[in-house]
Amino acid sequence: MKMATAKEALALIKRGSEEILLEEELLQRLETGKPLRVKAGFDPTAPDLHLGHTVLINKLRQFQQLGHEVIFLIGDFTGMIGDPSGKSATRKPLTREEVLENARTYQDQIFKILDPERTRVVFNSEWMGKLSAAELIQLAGRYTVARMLERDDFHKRYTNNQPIAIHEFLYPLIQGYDSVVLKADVELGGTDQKFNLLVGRELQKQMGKRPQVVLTMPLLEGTDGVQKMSKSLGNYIGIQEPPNEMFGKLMSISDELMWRYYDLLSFRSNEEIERLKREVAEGANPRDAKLALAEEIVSRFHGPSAGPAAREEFIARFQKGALPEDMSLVELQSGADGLPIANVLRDAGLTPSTSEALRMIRQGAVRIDGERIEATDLRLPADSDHVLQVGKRRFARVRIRGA
RNA sequence: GGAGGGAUUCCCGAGCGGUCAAAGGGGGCAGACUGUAAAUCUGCUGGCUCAGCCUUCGGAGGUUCGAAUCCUCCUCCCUCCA
Repeated sequence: MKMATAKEALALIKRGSEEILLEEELLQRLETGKPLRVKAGFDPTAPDLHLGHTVLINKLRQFQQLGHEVIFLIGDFTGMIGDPSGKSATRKPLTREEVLENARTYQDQIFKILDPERTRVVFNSEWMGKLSAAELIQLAGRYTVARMLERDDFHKRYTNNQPIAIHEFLYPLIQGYDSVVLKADVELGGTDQKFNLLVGRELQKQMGKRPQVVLTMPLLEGTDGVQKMSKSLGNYIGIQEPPNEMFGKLMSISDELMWRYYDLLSFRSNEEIERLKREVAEGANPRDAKLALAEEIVSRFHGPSAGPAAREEFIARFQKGALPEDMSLVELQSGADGLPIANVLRDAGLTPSTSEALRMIRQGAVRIDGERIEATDLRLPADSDHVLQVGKRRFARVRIRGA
């Protein structure tokens, strides 16, 4: 990539970001022309990255393209202590092997976006594991309870009389200490990380280091368009999901959300996105813009030909009503009198239970070989093949074998 | 250390001896409408060999013909006092 001037670089970095503290400092450092150390921390437990995580990773990629060094920090030490958000119960500690395994999975996933040559993967157990109790106490002495309670979620919990465990206060401190050890120039995080990132800046100052610049990125809303994307809310699009599924989920987001996704996920230039917005405002079908977005994202994670293929499949299936090509085939064993339909639906994985299967039938959601069925007591005869469908998206090919 | 309050189906939250598989809301799923949109409307939302049966209301016992509801012990959480 061509050398950008510091101003150009700053403009690029600013795009899509929520806040930069302090922007002037970042500009100054960019002007030195030296590669910056850009740090971002990740939890060691959830190697299932979704598009929400990639907002941040995309930004890291941009830094790399500008010639800077990315430090991908896996918080294995912090992860062993427990969860900082407090809601969930203390998680069981991960073993060394699990951490390494997760780290490998991370790398498989992030290197679809990041350049491995310019990425340093580190674990904070590396230095935290060596820290003595005395040193930890000293670290804890650098912050006051009042300062800690400035953090929004701590503050809320405190005023609502909800418990806050002591070790939760250590979490921001350790994260900040990581920045000290790594001599980070910039740390990236979601807007919910702002407090923690600023603790890092503060600690660096206190310890006589140059304080890091803090860059926050907005949190991406999930497919529901309201809450932030997360696995536990079930509103996520995982980057390892099969192409067709990923494509389908992207197509089902609202038009409004689509633009949000364009802003935060697309690699298209601002001009191009503006042009699309203008065209839709002038009457173009937003669906076509959504198709283009879905194609771009699918190609990013599944290879250049995967996007167009998923698009074709999508159009064939939903606009022309064709059956999907990659239906799973399930073979079931039956007696001479065949199998009840509800059991077949369950065993083919189309419904979680026979009760649910019966409900689906009553609601008119079940088709056999394209024909909607109503009878809940239907049996599929032995030695027959069928295409079963539940709702619009669940399909399976089933073969009933006689005894 | 003392005194109270609480734990209900995926989540929140009613129920306070039978009519409770358990109100209401959220979420989810399905149908209609569409651009597989979104919004809206309607229905469903423990399991099974499904017009019947079985298992659920923090855990273990007990009272009763019958318990989510009453009693005992235990676990966890919250509030107030010290």
